[in-house]
Amino acid sequence: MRTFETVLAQIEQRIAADGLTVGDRLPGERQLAEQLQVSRSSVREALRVLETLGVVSSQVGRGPDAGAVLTSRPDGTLADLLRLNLGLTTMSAREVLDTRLMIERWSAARVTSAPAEMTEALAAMDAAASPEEFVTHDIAFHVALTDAAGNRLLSAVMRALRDALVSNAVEAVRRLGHTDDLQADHRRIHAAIESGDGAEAVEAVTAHLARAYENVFH
Amino acid sequence: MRTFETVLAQIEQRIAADGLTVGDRLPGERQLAEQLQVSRSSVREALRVLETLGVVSSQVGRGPDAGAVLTSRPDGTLADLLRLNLGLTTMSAREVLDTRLMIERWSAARVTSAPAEMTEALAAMDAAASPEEFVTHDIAFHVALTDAAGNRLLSAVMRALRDALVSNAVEAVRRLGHTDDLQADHRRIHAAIESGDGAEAVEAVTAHLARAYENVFH
DNA sequence: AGACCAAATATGGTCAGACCATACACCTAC
DNA sequence: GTAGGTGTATGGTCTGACCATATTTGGTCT
Repeated sequence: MRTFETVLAQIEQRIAADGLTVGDRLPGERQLAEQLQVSRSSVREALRVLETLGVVSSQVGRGPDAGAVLTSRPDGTLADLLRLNLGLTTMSAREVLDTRLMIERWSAARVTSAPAEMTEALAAMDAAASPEEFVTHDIAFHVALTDAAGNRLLSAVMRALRDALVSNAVEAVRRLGHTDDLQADHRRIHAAIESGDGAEAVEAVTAHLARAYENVFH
Repeated sequence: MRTFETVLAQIEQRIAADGLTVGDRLPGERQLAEQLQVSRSSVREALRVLETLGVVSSQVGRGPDAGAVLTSRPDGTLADLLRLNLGLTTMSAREVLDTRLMIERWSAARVTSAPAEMTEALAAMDAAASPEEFVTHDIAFHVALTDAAGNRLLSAVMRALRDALVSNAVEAVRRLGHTDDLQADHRRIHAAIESGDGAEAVEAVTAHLARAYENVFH
């Protein structure tokens, strides 16, 4: 096993053992190297891997207290990874939409009260001045719905899709020219969830995404 | 921008420009460093990132022709990433099963003929001598079903879950003591797909996984 | 006493050069 | 022609150095 891999394992183990959470800092590179009895190069390669994985993030300067800070970022990295592994090209719009429909139907059936993020996103969409702004809050609305369902795995996938969803949706909204129908859908979804009517919520989500399919594929 | 990040970009660009594909090799670390006018350390950090992303893989020795070889490996890396980002602990069995049920129902509804991998896995399960062996082919059966549905994103997620699924299932099979019921389920799923009966296939998958829920949560 | 600015310091980022174990290529001996 | 030894380039690791940056410190002026 290569040295930096053992360093990786020891850092992971240390994070778990010390109960470090987001915002906490690891020792500096030099200090880590001395503690683990390896060279700084090996520590750096391990940190680079952790950074790629979205676990830590390094900043220069940063006074004499510490180094890499624990981050939580299941978004960008996952998206990068999916993009790279799925043939280096963009995922097809149909793959993204199918996956999204599946996750959102599942979520809608399980969420029994709308989280604050959903309500806020709804208001933000009303106030939006541009398609970009509208769509940003649109997707936030749907991500919030998924988060509320409490499956972290599905939340991670949904967040990974965010960028792809936004670019698809912006184009569709531009073509559509207005957002009235979409907002009506959103209010219907929101109301169904608030009233705890799972079946109606699933139906509302399905209808909403059926509209999305139409807009994207026509 | 840090040096290794520009190296990263240049390597990616080079891969695209030269049309390199799986199996092709990059220049050696020293040669790359000289070509890009950076130190070998920076090249190594970039390669480490690419390795983490599952794009390349390095081997020592390997004669005087070249270094990192282009790989395609959507599995392990994604699983690592999900594990690390989902709180550094193992995902809950319920999250895994829920996700799996969702993906497999979706797939069963769309696949209209069983791929060779499914048929082979079925035979391999009959011949299996241990729970581990049985479960390995069991999961292969389900992964093959998902692959056949043609959504690369869902395939990637399913593969990422493979390890977790295997360990869950091995335990369950041990407790059960036999695999007759499971194989009957598999044959029902296989037959439904071969006959192109989507609704029956979904039903068969649902029944099969309901059994899995029982075994895991009781 | 308080506000402000400059030097000291520690950090991550990068570099250069060295050594090791390994795996392939080549060449020799049979 | 084959078997075995040797050479060589590779990735992996280490050491030690320098740089730019950001925080800390300590002094200076008000």
